Amino acid sequence: MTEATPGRRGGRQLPTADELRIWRDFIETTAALGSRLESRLQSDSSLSTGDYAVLLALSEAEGQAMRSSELAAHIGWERSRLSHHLGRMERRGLIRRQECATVPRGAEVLLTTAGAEAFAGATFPHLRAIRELFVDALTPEQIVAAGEIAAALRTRLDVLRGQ
Amino acid sequence: MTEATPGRRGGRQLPTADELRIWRDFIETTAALGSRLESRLQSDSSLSTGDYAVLLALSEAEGQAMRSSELAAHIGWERSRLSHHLGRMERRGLIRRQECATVPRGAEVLLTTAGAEAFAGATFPHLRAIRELFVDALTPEQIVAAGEIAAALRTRLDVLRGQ
DNA sequence: TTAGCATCATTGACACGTCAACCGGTAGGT
DNA sequence: ACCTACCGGTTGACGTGTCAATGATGCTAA
Repeated sequence: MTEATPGRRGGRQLPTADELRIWRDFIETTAALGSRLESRLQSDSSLSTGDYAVLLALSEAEGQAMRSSELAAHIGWERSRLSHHLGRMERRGLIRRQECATVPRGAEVLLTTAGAEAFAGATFPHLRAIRELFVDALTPEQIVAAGEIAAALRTRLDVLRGQ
Repeated sequence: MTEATPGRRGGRQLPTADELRIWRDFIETTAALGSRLESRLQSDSSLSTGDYAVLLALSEAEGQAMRSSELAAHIGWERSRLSHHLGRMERRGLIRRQECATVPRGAEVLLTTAGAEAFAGATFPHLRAIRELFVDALTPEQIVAAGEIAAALRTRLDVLRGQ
């Protein structure tokens, strides 16, 4: 197996033209899918996917409240991103923040009634949009394959963490 | 085939728990893949993927120049987004804008020398990152499947255009 | 002729994300 | 006691994206 017969996949530096075309289709289409879901959620409920992730986590939490850094870890956000987002959500009355009784320096994030209502109203249309735009677009085999592809990509991202 | 044996996929309103788990893995992982590529490109070349898309299109254009709305159509952006982005790229000296000689009201976008150099320096590391993070993460069969999944999702997005 | 009307592009307001700096408080080592 | 280092959280600056409104200019029909 030499350079002239590139059967070993590590022997190449760059993607082939076919691989590159698939890469572009894949990354652009998944990005477009994400923004379509975003805009469906927005028009159905005036929430962003970020709002939805926060409200989902708080809804499932005991007491419908979480410490800020727990919440950040739970939804996989940086603390700074969460802090900015909570500021915007607090202005819209979806959540409240108060000092944490148990942990010094801790901030407790509370779901408000308005936030719970907004989340309840958003859930059904959001799940329906996921079905229409993702589940119904693919065969059952493709859905399984999508899961495997996501797992493989995630593994690779973790292996090359920090690069 | 009844509600109790849901073989017809249109008979359901909402995704199953398995479908939902795959959806989340898929959309979050592809988003993370996109941001990793973005940050690799940024540290390798001080360009964003938006910059790269603009510079790629201009590099391949005759005379390394395009009309603004042609460029927007070519890379699939809204004109307003492109206008904002070109403003930032112009401040950094990557492109220039001038009135178009042939089309009234048209703006011609020109690649500058600095822009061409930045693009040339970014290409190799960017393609290498695509290989490392996407091509090398998947088996050849998975790459084909990814292409088919992207095509199916794109078709669905087009069918439901505007929703 | 001129009153609309579409088209090309820009602008402003705002939401969102990252990065780096910062603040206040606790804990450890000397 | 004091210095330092970390930890939880916030803030500011800036790049990026969308939407709606605004010029600026040509086309068309009363």
